[in-house]
Amino acid sequence: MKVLTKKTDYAIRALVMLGAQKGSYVSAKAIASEQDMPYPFLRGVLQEMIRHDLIVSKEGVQGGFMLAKDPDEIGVRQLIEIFQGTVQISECMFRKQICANRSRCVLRHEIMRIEQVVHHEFEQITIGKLLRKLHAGENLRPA
Amino acid sequence: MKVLTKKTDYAIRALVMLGAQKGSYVSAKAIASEQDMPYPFLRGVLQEMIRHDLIVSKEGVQGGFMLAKDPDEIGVRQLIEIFQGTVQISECMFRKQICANRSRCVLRHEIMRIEQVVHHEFEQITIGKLLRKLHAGENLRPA
DNA sequence: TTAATTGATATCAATATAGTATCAGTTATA
DNA sequence: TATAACTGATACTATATTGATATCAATTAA
Repeated sequence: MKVLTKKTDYAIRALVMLGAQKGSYVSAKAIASEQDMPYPFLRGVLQEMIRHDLIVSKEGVQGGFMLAKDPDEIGVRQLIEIFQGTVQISECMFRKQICANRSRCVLRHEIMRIEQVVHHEFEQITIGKLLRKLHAGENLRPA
Repeated sequence: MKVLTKKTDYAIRALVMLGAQKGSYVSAKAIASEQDMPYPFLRGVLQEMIRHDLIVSKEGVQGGFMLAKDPDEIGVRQLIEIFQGTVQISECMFRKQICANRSRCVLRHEIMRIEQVVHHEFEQITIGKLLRKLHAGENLRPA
């Protein structure tokens, strides 16, 4: 069971790269080669992020992409929702006898509680947080 | 993004049913009709659970399935691992420049921490817990 | 003018998930 | 002891999702 698909994975890494080069446009080609992603696939991911106002683009020579908002305001949860749809445990577990009436289904509460926990955890990880951790990591040298 | 697939969903519901009828064999046919699951599909799910010693079976007339262990010892996490494979966030996020060396990758820690949280949450939900919640729920009547 | 770029969109391939079909073997019971 | 109700094993098909490619028009710095 893989929680993050390639699209979400590539999106996160692309955003981290854009965050690291704040203020200048970075081309899809540069991201793809540096991060070892299939170029046309990444293109699609980037366009999707434009549609969701996470990044902006500039066409033509010297063009590329740039973050559209503060890295701390881009959470992994949002990226998952964009590329993988809303996180849901299952459609409606426990039907029929066990759960004849949705509103009375006590088991549903348990499931929803976990959804909240998962949402919360993913929401906490932002591009900004990853950038800071990355930076701290770069300072760590093997002894 | 659906966290539980049909197989895991059906497995949980079948186990809850077996737990509710402790001590007697329940046939796949009975489970399928009561829980509205495709019969041959459920058969496969049940056989997989036999292989993992979660349930035992009895062939022939009056045969069926029965829990092989205490309901409190069967957790949803284990079921997810059986039917959906080990929960992992992504293969190895952040490769190349951003994560040239796996052991030094600080971002990886963040991801692994969430994996732990998710594992822990799913581990907490056992068939026994669901049975108790179900029972409490049945006592709740609309006013 | 041209090469480097993105915008838009159609299509394909690979994999995972969901579901079906078949037949042999076992067993309670009439 | 025949038979119907069962599971065991396994091969197969269908559908959905994920991953990836291809193409061409529009834009822009140099």
